[in-house]
Amino acid sequence: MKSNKSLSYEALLETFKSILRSNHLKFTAQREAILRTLYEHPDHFTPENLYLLVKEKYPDLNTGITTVYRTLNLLEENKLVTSLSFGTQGKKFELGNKPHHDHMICEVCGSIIEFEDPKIEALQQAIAKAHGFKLTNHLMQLYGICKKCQEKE
Amino acid sequence: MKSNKSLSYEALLETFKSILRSNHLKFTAQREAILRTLYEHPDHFTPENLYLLVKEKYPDLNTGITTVYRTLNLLEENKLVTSLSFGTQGKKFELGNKPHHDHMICEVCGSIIEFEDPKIEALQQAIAKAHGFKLTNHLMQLYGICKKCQEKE
DNA sequence: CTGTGTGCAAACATTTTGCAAGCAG
DNA sequence: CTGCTTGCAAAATGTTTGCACACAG
Repeated sequence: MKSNKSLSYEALLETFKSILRSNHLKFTAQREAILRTLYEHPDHFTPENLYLLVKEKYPDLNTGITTVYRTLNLLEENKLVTSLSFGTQGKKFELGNKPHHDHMICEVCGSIIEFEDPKIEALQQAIAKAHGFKLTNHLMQLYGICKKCQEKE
Repeated sequence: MKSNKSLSYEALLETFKSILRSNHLKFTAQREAILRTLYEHPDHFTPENLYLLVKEKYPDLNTGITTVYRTLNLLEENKLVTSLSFGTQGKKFELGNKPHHDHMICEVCGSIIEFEDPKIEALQQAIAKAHGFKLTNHLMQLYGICKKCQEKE
C-alpha cells in the first residue's frame, strides 16, 4: 500500500533490531509482524485494532493481545511509536517515523488530521524555559468538526 | 483557603443550581459537597482524590465514589469542570471557573503548572482555518521535568 | 406522591502480571 | 543450554451500571 514513507521498512527494521540487541532482547516473528503492520498501515491504532489486524495478516503466528501491548510499550519506550490519550477509552498509537506533528481530531467522525507548526513548537520551548521547566515531550490536540462533517450537516 | 477566585462560590452555586433546574435534576447535599470541595481546592483532581477529600470534609454525607463520578460527568457536560487525559491512568478534573489555560506536567513528581499563551491560541485558530476545520476545543500539554525535580537530582 | 439520586455490589473495558511451555541466541 | 518471550488466564485499574431504598421537588 502507501509506501512513500520517509523511512524505508528495511531501515526501520534495522533500527528496531539494534534496539533489541542493545537491550539483550530477542527478535521474534511476532515483534516483526507488529512492526510491519504498523508500517504498512499509517493509521492511528488502538491496541485492539492492531491486534485484530495482525491476527488477520499473520494468522499462523497466533499473536496474543498481550504481546501487542508488550510490543507497543517496548516501541514507545524506544520512541519508535507515540501515543495519544483518549480518556477512559484508552490510547491510540502511531509509528513515529514521521517528523513531529500534532493532531486535529474530528468529534463527529473521529478522523484524525495531522499538522505541524514550527512557530508553535518554538513558543512551547519559550514558555517552558520561562518556567524553568525542562521539556521532554508535548501533546497538542485540537478538537472540532472536520470539513467533510460540516458539509454533511 | 485561597478564595481570591475570579468567581465567587455563591455565583458558581447559582450557575450549578440553574443547570440542575433546567434539566429537571435535583440539588442534593452530595452534589453541593463535591462542588464546594472543587471550589475550595483549586487543584487537579483524580476522581479518587476528590472522593477521599469529600469523605474527609463531609463524613456525614457518606458520599460514594459512584456519586463523585456521576457528578463530575454532569459538571463536565455542562462545562463547569474540564478534564485532562492521562492514558490508562484515567483523568484529572479541574473547576472551569478560570480563564482558558494549558498545562505543563512534571514526569517526575506529577505536578501540574498552568500557563496561558494568546499567541499559541491564535496560531491554533489559523491552522484550523487552513484545514477547513471548525474548532470547538483544544488540549495542549507539555511534558518534562519541573524546576524542583531538576534541582533534586 | 413521583421520579430522580444514592450507595453498594457487580459488571465492564482496558491494560498488566503470573505462570508454564517455547524458542532465539 | 540459558533465559527472554509467548499465550493464556487471572489480576489490577479505572469507570459505569443495576438495583432497592432515600429523598427533593
